[in-house]
Amino acid sequence: MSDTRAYARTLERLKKAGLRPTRQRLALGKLLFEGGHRHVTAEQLHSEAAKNQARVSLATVYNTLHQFTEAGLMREVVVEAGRSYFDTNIDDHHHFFHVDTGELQDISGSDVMVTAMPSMPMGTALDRVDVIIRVRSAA
Amino acid sequence: MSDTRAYARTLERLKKAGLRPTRQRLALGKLLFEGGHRHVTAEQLHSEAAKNQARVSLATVYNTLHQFTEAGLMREVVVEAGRSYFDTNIDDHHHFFHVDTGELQDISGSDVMVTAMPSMPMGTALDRVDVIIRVRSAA
DNA sequence: TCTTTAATTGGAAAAATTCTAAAGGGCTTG
DNA sequence: CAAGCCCTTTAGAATTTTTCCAATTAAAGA
Repeated sequence: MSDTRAYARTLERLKKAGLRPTRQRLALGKLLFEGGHRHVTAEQLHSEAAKNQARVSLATVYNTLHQFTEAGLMREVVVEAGRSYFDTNIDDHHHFFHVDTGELQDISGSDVMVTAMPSMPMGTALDRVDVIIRVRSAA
Repeated sequence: MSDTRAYARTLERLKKAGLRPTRQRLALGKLLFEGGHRHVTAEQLHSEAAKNQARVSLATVYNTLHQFTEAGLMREVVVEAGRSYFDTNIDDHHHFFHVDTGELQDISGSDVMVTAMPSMPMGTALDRVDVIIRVRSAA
């Protein structure tokens, strides 16, 4: 896919989400939404941007990831103390988390079924159910 | 319950776990395991210890929480970017997480059922399944 | 195009956690 | 019960992760 077309797609995406198509967002969006789904940390995305000649500060990477998340373009997945992953897959799904390697792996929503949901606490409404299956390297 | 008995219980717990019963561990253990189950952050426990005339450095609180967790006396629960909770309830159970308040609330293991488990990725073994039900304040 | 207005950016600061090297304290052995 | 081994604690600094806010930049209207 040509660079121009990649940017055009990202541009479209940003417009739909009501986000200004700035240079930084276009660059990060291109990295995130090109090719298949991804699990990235802010730090990873930041250094990846640097490698691609895109000068973007780490703070902007955080801002952008949060804005994309708020706009429903991504999901935030928290599995480890002091580290957030951002997932470009926004379909209903869950995760394997490799305790030893820190890797995340998607589990299609249909492969996990949560039954017997308890009732919500008073005055609250359901936001989302996260299932994280922690695995470690077999002995 | 008398202080003496409280310490005796914690002492027993530490011995079983193979942890030296130091002054600091006894003080923190007493705070953690007295009364009902608790969800605490390192910072919370640290200031609580200070209020109870127990001089314990923040680094030691972190060390102790991790040691207790490794010894199976507690569980670490990660729900928010940049913050870890430690849970004194080690029974099979899951959590409600209040997105707005940051509060955690236990769900008994029998109230949530995860079925249709996918097979583990190659070369991995199951460690644990975490279910976090995110709720927000009702409109 | 120019101006106004509001969103965006990134350096700096804050918050959370870990590291380090020196001092302290349990526990075993003699 | 003293000596010594070695695990623990500690304070401070370093590191890592995340957020704040003043300067900048983009969008909209004239």
